[in-house]
Amino acid sequence: MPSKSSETSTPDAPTPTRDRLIAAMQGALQNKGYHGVGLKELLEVAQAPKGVLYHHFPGGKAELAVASIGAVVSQLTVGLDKLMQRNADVVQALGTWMGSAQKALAVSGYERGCPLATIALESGPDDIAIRQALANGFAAIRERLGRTLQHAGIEETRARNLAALTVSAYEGALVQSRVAGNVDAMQATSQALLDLVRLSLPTTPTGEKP
Amino acid sequence: MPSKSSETSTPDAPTPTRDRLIAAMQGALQNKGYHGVGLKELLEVAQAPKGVLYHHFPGGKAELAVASIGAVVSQLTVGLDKLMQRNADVVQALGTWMGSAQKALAVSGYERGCPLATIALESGPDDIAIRQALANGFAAIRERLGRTLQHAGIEETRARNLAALTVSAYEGALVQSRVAGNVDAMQATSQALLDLVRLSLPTTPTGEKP
DNA sequence: TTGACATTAGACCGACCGGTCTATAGAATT
DNA sequence: AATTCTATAGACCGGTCGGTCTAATGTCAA
Repeated sequence: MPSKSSETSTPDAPTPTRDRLIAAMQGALQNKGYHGVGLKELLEVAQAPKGVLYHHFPGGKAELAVASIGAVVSQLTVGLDKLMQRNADVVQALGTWMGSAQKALAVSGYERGCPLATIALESGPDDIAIRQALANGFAAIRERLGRTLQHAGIEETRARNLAALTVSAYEGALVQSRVAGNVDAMQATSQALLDLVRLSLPTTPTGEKP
Repeated sequence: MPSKSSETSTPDAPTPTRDRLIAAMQGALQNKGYHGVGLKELLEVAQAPKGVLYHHFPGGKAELAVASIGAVVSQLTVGLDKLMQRNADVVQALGTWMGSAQKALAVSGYERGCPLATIALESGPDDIAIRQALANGFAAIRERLGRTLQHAGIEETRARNLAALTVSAYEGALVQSRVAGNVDAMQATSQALLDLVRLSLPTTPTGEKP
């Protein structure tokens, strides 16, 4: 499943409609959630008529959401991978991660959070595909983080737990900072989280406070 | 602002309509979120006609949501207080807290999460009252937890950070476990969290694993 | 009894919801 | 040129949305 849609004629289309739709849904999930956006608004943002949506996504809104979730997860994992291979120090890498999420939230005027969490909480038991995509996404991110922590010398089970805590902290902190309109909760959360990761590393790199 | 509504004639009404409405909204926020429920469903659950909603909550759906948020926060803080004064050991208390949330989620078939997080992510910049209520609520819970941790002998700033991390972990873990349909993420998260709290306590109570 | 007030009850409204359908335009193949 | 297939375009649909409005029904104090 390529992300660049079908390649006809020109190898790189200017901005394929399909991708614009996905981007619009992505943005909407961050701002208002799945049930909070209507197709009308979605299509306005994507500059596309209604027919094109059901052409690319016969399953309608829900299928578009699934595709958007996939795109988000892909972006997240790729970003994490890059970040990890750029920073040798895991603590520093995680700090950068939380920090950039913080900045992104603040820059958007405390509107754009994590698109995954929103639709995760809105989803019902009938939204099977959506939940599956989300579960897979979260698992992939946890697994990525866990492996990195393991490479840093942390025992497997503990690394997995830490990875889960990291993702949880990330999502939970975004929720709190979003409604508060400031980064206090995010800062405090990441501070505490980084402390734990530091303590969990086999060799303490620098300062050791009691 | 009493929680038992106005007292006319009989001191304790059987189940005041107002409270039934709040409870219905509370449940809906857990299951489907603010935009995911319609007034129709809300009123069916509460067994109330439409007029009664706008009588008790002239501000309509949004005002009912604010009231529900208040009720949830009240329940949460009271529960936390009880839990903390029942358990001398903070770690044990937090473990019980996470554990009971886990159980509640599982019992509901992985449908009922935290009502606060859902509407927090759905809310827009215009939902001022809702955001205010949520921000106050989260702050109150953090403050409660932070004080307890401080009483356990943790330095103030660190206690505040830990409290923020705890709330974040709680919310974030619920998100992940909900879509996964299992408690794995919650268990891992709380495991890692409790480890950190244990490490942060001045005197290590029991076993000390590297 | 009468009036005032709180509460319950639901008909009704315009706007918008997600989704279907037919028509057209453009590119690729023959 | 004729055909085929993909993609764009938007009119149209029944249903539901949140919200308003007018009655009816208690339930008190006079």
